[in-house]
Amino acid sequence: MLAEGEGMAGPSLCAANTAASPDLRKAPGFGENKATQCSFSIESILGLEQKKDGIPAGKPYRPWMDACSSLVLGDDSDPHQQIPVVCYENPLFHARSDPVQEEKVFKCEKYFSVAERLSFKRELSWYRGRRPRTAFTRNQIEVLENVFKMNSYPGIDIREELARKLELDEDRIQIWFQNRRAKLKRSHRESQFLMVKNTFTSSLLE
Amino acid sequence: MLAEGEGMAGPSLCAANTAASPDLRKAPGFGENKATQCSFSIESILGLEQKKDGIPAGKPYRPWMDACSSLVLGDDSDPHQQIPVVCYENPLFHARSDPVQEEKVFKCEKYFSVAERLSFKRELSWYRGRRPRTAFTRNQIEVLENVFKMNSYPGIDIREELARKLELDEDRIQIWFQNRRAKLKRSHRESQFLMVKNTFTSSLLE
DNA sequence: TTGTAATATAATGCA
DNA sequence: TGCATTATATTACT
Repeated sequence: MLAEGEGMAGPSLCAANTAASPDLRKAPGFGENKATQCSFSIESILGLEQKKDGIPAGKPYRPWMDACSSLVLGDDSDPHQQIPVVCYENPLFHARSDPVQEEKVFKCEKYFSVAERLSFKRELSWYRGRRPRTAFTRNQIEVLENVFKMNSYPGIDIREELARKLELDEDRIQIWFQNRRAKLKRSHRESQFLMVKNTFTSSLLE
Repeated sequence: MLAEGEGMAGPSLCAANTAASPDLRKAPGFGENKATQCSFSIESILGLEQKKDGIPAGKPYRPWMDACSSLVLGDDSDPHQQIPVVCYENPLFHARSDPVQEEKVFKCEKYFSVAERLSFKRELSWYRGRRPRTAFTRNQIEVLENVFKMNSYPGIDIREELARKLELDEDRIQIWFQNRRAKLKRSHRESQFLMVKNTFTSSLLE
């Protein structure tokens, strides 16, 4: 039933990047003394001017949701339904501009059990439309690893070929290689760190 | 990410593979060593070529490396020295710190495919040092987004002002707007694609 | 809990 | 500048 998409990879929208910034509110008064030379002032922008209706800017392409999305979204009369809706817009700035929503979400948090929250979270991610995690077979992994050993940057041609042979989307393969490279890098960083540390400590022992 | 777009065939990828230019840099003033070589040498790919008149063969400007470069990279004028040091993340360079291995690499030169050479190139810029990813604060993003809504092509003056107010490099801001425009475009493309597709499928159901 | 697929986006290089 | 591609940081699922 779930029509698997053809060529496109549809990420984008809806950033979850917020956790990256440790210090919010760091920048102090932005709205002080500003002689602006432009047609608009940064203060006015910062002064929380009205939302410009916020074009949703387009939903991400989620072919794997095609069959169910409208069904699921309309189906649920649960009051929390609105949560995911909010999340279709960029939390980084739409969420803030609606204190009421924010408040509501916050209140919800303390009245629900961990399990319930977890379930919400899951639903949320469904609404948001994360691609179901692909489970590679052992064989697929093996082939990919072998190719990776020889070439960690396979071009589109190789990826297509792999896709055909392994019966996977080319997209999955691309992502796999991306993650694989990241993993390699991570492990090298770690061993390097260990080496340096060992050198350091042993030099201390002399 | 991938986002191959609706093109699907991704011809540009292939193009990129074949269009690999021997010259990695275009830093102003470094164009003189056009060695008129028909193809790239591994040396040039690896950045090992001799420099003329003491000018670095065209190093990208990497101010963020200043603090550590001498420590981590060693003297830039000895390319053989800088390589192993940065191998903390690069598998290829472990091998290359060994002269014997290196020799082998040179011998293999003619056997490298374009794709492989490209990959070297990538590794090169990698060990040369990529700017650490900037993590914008929530506030910074908010401001940037607001400005973007009004003007997605801010001129240098606005960018400078933003830079001052947000305590960011003007460069970062420039890049941010570039990426933001790309994101907008992408989302437009995607929603358009979705629309077309939906129209198509619903017309099938009649 | 860990490993990793998926996502979002900052940075890079070329045309 | 756009564009394609990459690295990187993070999220979330099994």
